[in-house]
Amino acid sequence: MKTLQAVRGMHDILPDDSAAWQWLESILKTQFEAYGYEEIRTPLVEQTELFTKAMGQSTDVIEKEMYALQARGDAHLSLRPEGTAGVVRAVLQHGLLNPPGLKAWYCGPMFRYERPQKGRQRQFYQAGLEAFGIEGPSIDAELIALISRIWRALGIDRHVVLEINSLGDRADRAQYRETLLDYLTPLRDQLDEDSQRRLDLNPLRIFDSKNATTQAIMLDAPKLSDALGPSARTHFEQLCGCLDALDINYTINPGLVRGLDYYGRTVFEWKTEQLGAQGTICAGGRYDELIEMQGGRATPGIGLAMGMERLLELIRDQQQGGFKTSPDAYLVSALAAEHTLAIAERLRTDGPALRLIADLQGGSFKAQFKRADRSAARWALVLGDDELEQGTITVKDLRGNAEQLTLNLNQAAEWLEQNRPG
RNA sequence: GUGGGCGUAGCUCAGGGGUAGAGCACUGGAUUGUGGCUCCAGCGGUCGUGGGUUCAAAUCCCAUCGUCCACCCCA
Repeated sequence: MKTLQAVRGMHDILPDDSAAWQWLESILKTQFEAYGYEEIRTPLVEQTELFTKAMGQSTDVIEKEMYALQARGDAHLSLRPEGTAGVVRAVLQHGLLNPPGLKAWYCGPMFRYERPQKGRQRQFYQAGLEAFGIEGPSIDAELIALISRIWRALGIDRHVVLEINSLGDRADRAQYRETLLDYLTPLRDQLDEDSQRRLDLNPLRIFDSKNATTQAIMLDAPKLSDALGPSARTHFEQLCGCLDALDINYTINPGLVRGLDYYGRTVFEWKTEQLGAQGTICAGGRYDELIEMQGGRATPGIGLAMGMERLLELIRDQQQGGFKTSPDAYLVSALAAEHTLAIAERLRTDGPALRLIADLQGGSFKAQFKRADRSAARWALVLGDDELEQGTITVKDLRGNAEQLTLNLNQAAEWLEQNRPG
């Protein structure tokens, strides 16, 4: 019989990997909540219109990468390609912006129909933060400080750099767009093919081009930073001041733009050299107009998202394994199943914190001990006719040279708990 | 969507028209109540899938699926 495979670009997280995931998730959750963010979980499926309105019709994510569903009835549904739109929808639907301050975090799978490559899959996990209702740059700085703290907790701060920029307000961008077009249109023929296409769609993105000639042209292009209005400029300068005061390293990248249309003012991105072409591990920015666009009362917002798989790949390079937790004890038994199970349950009741595996595969002691060893358990607990008769259990140290000892069953769980490693 | 590399045992890979291989892992034994080290034996693959060429295809050709890398895009 032919066995089926997972669909393209969607990967299983196997037991050997899940310990690292849990470790990462627990660090993120701890830090998010330490800063007052609360978890929000929204559906994987939303009305397609939510994403097209929020993210911009002409962005690639909308144009080419959405997973549209063939749903019953005439509803147009899509798998979510990012987290912010759904969070904003939920927040408005449930009136959570009244009063208008809210800090939320999320973590879950996102879907984009792209060609898979290193650091890019069709189903991937993002963890993200959204903070609503704070207009000043202090929240921008706090968010950046929080993420910097996370990099330190994960042990990857040496391998990531922070870039920031300001996209200005909507009017600034519209005006700058014209200025940029005036500069680029006469040079159109010298741009690479992709950038010529972007000239019509989203000229700001031409700054992202990897083509050498295009880059040279963009070097002399008018700068967005010169087009900022006084209000956006002050916001950005204050943010830089906060970051300096917090001793956070950053570089201002005037070419840093976002792929989603809802961003304005502050944008930022952490990159690494270690992951090949997909080097961005966390990115975000302000979306002060998004809530109003979605039909809510005008409320400033800022958010970011990080790619979990990319983070894990970075972490894997730093720490070799070490995430797995091993069981405390592995029960080896020659007794009938009802006795084995009864004694295992007894130990679990007496020692609620114990991690105990009972060997239910059976077979010779040799085979059971082999599995006990493979389980990485600290102790093997041995049950045979002698132990059953005397109401005892034999404890063998699998990770050291301690003498094998016999414990009364009444005290066994307590002894094991007290002698747990770590 | 474009270009290139790769799919052979659970894993890592060798083999490139003529009987399907190695190491590790796994199972059993040496050791009938004791794992790890050693030794011995064994299990395990319609060579990704479907077509084609050939007396003969894992091997050559075509298609397709998957995977990896880059472009693009982005977390």
